[in-house]
Amino acid sequence: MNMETPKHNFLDTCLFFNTNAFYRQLLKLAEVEFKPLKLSPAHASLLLLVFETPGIGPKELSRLLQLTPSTITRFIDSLVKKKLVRRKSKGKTVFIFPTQKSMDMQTPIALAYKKLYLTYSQILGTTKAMELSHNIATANKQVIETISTLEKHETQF
Amino acid sequence: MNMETPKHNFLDTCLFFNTNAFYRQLLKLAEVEFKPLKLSPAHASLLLLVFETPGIGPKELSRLLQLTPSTITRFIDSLVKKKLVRRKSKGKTVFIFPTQKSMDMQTPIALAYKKLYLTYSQILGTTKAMELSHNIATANKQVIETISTLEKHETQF
DNA sequence: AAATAATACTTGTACATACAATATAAAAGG
DNA sequence: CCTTTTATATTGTATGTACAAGTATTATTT
Repeated sequence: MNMETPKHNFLDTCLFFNTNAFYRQLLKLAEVEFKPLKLSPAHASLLLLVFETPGIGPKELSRLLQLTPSTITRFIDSLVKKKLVRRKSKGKTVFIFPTQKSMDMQTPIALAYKKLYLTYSQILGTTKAMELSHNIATANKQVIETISTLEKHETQF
Repeated sequence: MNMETPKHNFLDTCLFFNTNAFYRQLLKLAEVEFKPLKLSPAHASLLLLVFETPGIGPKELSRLLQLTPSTITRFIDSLVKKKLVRRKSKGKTVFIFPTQKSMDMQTPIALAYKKLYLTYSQILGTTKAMELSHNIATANKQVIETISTLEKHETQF
């Protein structure tokens, strides 16, 4: 008999903690799909954006992926090393292009994303999964809005 | 006039992506509160568990924080170095105790957590924040359940 | 046109986190 | 009691991500 009391700690109700924990679980699911491609999910999503808009720049990637420019640089470095993208600079701006090698992977990558979607849709139910995703995205926008407002005011001194 | 079309990409609807992005925003909010204490939010939550149960072991911390044992070891290493916890081993098991230094920080840490809670409650609305946290926690449990089932079956060969 | 500011990207560094491998101790089976 | 298995914790190593500082280029002001 399992007498474990549902030891309720402050973490259970903490949005920050729950989000972090949930993210790491989803990461596991994602890694299952992307491992055969030898890509991390994050790198894969950058690649998809590059396929969508060849010549896209780091700044735009940063905006779309909601990652800092330095992180984008690191991702691109890594993808360049694997010969999956090419950098082309013109003055201070940089353009990122897919290579033949990565274009050959375009379909498998899209498929892995779709499989990930199907996986968590099956676990959570399609509707619930969509709702949750939407609610999280909305909350995210609210937080971003707040933070950027704070930053603006801070800068005034 | 801002003519930017709401360039809708596949990321907007991806639960994994949204969760990751949201987590990183919440992390920023959390860091604001914990920075004055020179603690990361993750280390702080480990400390709170140690206050709650002095002598708690890494395995239990791993379970409660949903982090791998190796990560727990690393956290403890770091807290030991800062003289915020003490390790006491008995055979193969390890017990973690707070130090005077960390006990002096107990109230400030709890307060930082509460302030974080208030911050995001204010941004999202108390009810919405609670609901979201709950929905994420529930989804998380479902994913964990699925993954652990998969692992069990895998191991049978 | 020279000086200054703003922009775009990169680099150095640091932290959270995980996996695989290892060490050690405890438990179970013969 | 010895051997094998299992459980616990740590270490080596790698990745994702960020911040602060640096570099180089373009824009603005004087």
